[in-house]
Amino acid sequence: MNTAQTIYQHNSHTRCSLCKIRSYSFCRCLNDKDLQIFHDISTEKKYRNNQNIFLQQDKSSNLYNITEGNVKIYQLLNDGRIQIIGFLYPGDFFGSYKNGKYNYSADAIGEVRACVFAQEKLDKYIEKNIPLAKELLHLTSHELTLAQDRMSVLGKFGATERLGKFIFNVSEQRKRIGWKNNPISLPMTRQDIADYLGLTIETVSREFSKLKTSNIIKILSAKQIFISDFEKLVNITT
Amino acid sequence: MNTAQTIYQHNSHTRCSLCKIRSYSFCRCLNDKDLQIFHDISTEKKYRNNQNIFLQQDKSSNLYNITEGNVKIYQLLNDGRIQIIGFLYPGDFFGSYKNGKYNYSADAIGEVRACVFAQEKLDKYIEKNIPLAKELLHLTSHELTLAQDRMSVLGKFGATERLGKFIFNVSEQRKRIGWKNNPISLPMTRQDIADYLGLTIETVSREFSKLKTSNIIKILSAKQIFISDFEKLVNITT
DNA sequence: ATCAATAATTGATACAGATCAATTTTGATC
DNA sequence: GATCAAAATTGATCTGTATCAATTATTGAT
Repeated sequence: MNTAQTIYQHNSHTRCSLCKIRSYSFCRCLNDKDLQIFHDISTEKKYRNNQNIFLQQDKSSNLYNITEGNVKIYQLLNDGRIQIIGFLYPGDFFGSYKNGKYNYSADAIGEVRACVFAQEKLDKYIEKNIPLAKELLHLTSHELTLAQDRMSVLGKFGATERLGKFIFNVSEQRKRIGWKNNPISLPMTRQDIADYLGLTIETVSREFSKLKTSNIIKILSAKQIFISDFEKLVNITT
Repeated sequence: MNTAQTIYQHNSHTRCSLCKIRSYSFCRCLNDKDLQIFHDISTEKKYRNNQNIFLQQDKSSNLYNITEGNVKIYQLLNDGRIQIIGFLYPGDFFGSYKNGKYNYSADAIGEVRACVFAQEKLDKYIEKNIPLAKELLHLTSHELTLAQDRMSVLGKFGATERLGKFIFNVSEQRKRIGWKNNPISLPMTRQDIADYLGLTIETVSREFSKLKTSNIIKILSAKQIFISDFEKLVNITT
């Protein structure tokens, strides 16, 4: 079922030290010596497009840190409805758990590489490394504020505001990890965007068209969006 | 403006050791000696009904732990719309770990008592107390899973499901802190419930009436709800 | 290059929940 | 207990988004 490929390297010391996204990742708080220990309690795995990384009902045991590609985390409701909790990018951390189970499922979007940690090993290691514990606390706390902001979007925003804010946020995220923030690529499908924003695919499509007609964005291709007018874009997000 | 009353006690050793909700609170991880230190870096404050505890735009500096009463945390959008992020109960922790601004505003619902910590003092103390750091990490992680669950409610649930789940959750929360879970008191107004569930007050009121007519609940008074049929209640929250 | 499958867009209609508008109920104060 | 303001309920209508349906674009396989 899970055919994720573990990546072995001849020199086990190189992976972490050569890692390009370390400065955006929670392991940035580690010094060289700690990084070596850290390296030894993790492995890097590779996932292909649409491959499942774990399911909500799986017994929780691993934590993941994306080094390459994108991941969607989502909850599947009883009747098949999907709520996408988040789209994750290189440097993002996922795998939160509750009562031994994951709180969501995770799928690769495109090709993905991720560092995988056994939960109990990381939890044990935290006891010896206070900066790491604090880093994880601040990171989780930050995730919580993002989740809270999303409540306002899902509870109070209209369709136009939701999509506008989504496009703006993706652009901001690109800036944060040092990529160009315009045009932006949207690796996920329109259906994924709809399931993320609490809308239907038709409404999302119509809102894209409206943004195009109002000259706020140019749709270079379905997955390549050029933002022509940042000011207007911000304005429609109230 | 903020007329919160600091509560002084003759014997400074008694507050924490006599605290009734400690076992539901993050300070449960402290031993007697640590509890004494902990006591010294916090004060207990009292707030009256509807009193503001802090505003989103305030410079963030304090963390709070409710010892008595209820608190609502909410985001106020530019045009006056409100999204209530959560209703908090005795033992719940709120504020922000990040320097700078709070991510939401907080108001007392009814009379409230809370332990107040300066953020930098707590952050410093964490370095000396790994169990506390781990407790806070697990607590924040748990908060995050609750926030993620709420995304599904706000993104995908209908009005009936939202109110049903809300009533059920309140009942569960009561059980968790050892109170009777039926009938339940709803200390917040209908408007608050609406702003929490992403609905209008009229829709919330109609849904209460529908639950009454379907013999799922009895409305003893606007703020006292008796759950007549837990099974049906769970069924409608699919 | 061609075809089939999948993804995205656009149009027509339906409906859940919002909005607007009265009542009715509750609870605090005298 | 009477009075009044605030909160909650109920009714009528409107509207934004979902749903249903068809068409067009895109992608991948041969």
